Amino acid sequence: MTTKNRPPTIGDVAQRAKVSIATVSRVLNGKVPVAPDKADRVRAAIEELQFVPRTAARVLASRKTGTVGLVLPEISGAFFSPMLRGVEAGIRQAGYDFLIHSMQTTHEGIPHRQLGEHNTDGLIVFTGSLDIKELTRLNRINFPIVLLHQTPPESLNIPVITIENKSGAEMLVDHLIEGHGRRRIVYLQGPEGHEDSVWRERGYRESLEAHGITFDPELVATGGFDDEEAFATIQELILEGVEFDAVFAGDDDAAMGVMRALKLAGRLVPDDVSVVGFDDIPFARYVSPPLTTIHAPIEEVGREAVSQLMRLINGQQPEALTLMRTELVLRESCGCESGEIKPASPMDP
Amino acid sequence: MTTKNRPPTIGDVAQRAKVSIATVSRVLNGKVPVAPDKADRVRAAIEELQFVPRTAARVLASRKTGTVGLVLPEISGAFFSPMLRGVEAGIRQAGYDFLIHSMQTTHEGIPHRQLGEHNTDGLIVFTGSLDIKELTRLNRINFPIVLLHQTPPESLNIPVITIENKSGAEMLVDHLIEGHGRRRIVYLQGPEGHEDSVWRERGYRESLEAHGITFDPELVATGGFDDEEAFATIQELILEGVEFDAVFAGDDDAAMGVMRALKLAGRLVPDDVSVVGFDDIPFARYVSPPLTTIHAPIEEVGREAVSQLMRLINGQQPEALTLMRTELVLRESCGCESGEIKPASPMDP
DNA sequence: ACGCTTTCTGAAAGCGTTTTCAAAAGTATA
DNA sequence: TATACTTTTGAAAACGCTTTCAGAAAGCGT
Repeated sequence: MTTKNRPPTIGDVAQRAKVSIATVSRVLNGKVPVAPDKADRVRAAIEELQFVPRTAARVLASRKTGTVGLVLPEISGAFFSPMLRGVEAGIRQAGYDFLIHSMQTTHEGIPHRQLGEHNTDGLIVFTGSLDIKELTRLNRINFPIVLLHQTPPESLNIPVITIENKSGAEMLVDHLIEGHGRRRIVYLQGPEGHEDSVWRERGYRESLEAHGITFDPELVATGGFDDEEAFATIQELILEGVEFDAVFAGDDDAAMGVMRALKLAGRLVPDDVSVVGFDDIPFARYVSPPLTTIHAPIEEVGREAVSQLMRLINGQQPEALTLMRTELVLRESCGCESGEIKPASPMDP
Repeated sequence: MTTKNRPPTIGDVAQRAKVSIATVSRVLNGKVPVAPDKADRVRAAIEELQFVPRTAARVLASRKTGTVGLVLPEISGAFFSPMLRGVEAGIRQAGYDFLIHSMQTTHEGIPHRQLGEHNTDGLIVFTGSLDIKELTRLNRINFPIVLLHQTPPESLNIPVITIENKSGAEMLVDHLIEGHGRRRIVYLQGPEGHEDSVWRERGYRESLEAHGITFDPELVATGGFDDEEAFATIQELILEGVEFDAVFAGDDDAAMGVMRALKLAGRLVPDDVSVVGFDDIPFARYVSPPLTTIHAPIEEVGREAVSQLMRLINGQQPEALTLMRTELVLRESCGCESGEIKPASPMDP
């Protein structure tokens, strides 16, 4: 008996169980029946040897990676935690591994390995993280992909999971107008390439129009989905003397920056200016005043993305478009009153 | 010419460039010099064929996965976003892939593939996510691991990255006592097995002692690192008639729950009760009143963890213990005054 | 032009599984 | 008991790269 000190392989197990490696492989994968006595011997040998199959060898031989990739533009904000949570849970449940790439640091020089056909079985792609060219290439070779919060080019047939941005925005603006008589409502756009933002703006415009308010381009500015950027933008707006009585921030993070800028300028929220956000991140109800916003089922979007991706991977027909329901959450930053802080808004409707 | 329609392999490239596959491999990896003309031919062939090497094959042949794993107990709270961000950035910069596993869903039945020697080159393990047995096993085979916020058993020689929990807690409690004359300070423990919590409690006790205040077990309760749990605990404390004039919540998330419970009970913060947190998550300054807390360099902890792991992977001597500096951030929830909301507390000192 | 290094190169041997194929062993039917 | 299937099984061929080894080519001093 050679006392090689390297980790056991399937061959060692086979030898010990007195079967062929093919048989070991079969009990490992459980797809093909194996005689109970042999199967037991194999299992015992695996246990004794503490054998763990090498992933790489399996992947190479089976041409399946057992891995799902998530591609993000960046990891930041309160938004990503629930989303990751949803995706991770879904992937785990499906028995896959979870590889994550963020594009945030396009380090000079290091072009960094692409996630794609050769290292994953499918990709979940968040808006703004993969260019059309790569998307097209992957689609052409029929590689499973789902898009998050991004409509694909018409020519590509890629399932999309997103939320009701437009109607959410409409609810918000409707409420500002109808509930609080606001007329000059600033809209803060999200970051470039972030599709949520364009839908929200569309909802904003339609609501305006429905109430006979003419759209004023002066009232649309860029806020990013980021409190600092929103802060700066609102300061600038005030400096320029633009008049407004409400702000629809691109998302909740931006709304924070808006409120800070307003407070600094001595404008009272919601007395002088109503502020509303989007997403209903956990902290929205803790800020002062508590933020009126749209509840987005972020974690479920992640789960649903995995679910559709799995259909694709398993050759089933996926839903072309999954639109997750959003919901108006009235708190105080719009001008509504609320006796006390209510329990958390529903995460699992 | 056979028109096989499968993705090109290194052999196809070699054939096209009229060199051996060994040479292609060499230009791919760049470790061994190759004649410039051949190298150019190879690069051209790769480009034309759109060749991408199969990760699995490389891993199998080289016995290196090029992947780092992160093991977490769960993905939640405002804490994880910056941490993930730091880890991801570090791993990317080091040219590795990033596999993430969370233990949150120990789905019945699905024991789920372990992250370990066979699918990663090293592991970053967050407190509470791997049991001693597995840790010991991995350590015995000399597998690169760093621990986050958790001291390893003495027998194991595993590098640790953590933050100055104890001195941070001391600063906080010192301030509560010296700055605001508080004497009956509640301490809310974090979740079971979370080491940060025990250090914070130690700091709490030492500060008490240093000020001649006797420790009262009645004032220590469990709050989780979670606003709902903290909320419930504070409600209970009030119901039981426990008297206190300050609360040191386990972390900022818990502090939110504390403030909500207090508000609901009609206790004013900070007039009746001072509240302080720990971590300085981005929202800490936006809540009402703005939260006094300890700033923890979470993202840097993530980066540093990768950095130490890389030393281990590359056979260099790592730092046995990396203690990241924390800093007191005075806002209003303790009773301090602040004229206006200040810009973000420093994330990159 | 001749040895002696040094630098490049290709053939071939792995790396550790899965999977195909055909043979062996069982089972049910006649 | 023989025949025709149906299960189980093992041998061996992939899977697509890296790496070792030895030989070829090139550089260099004389």
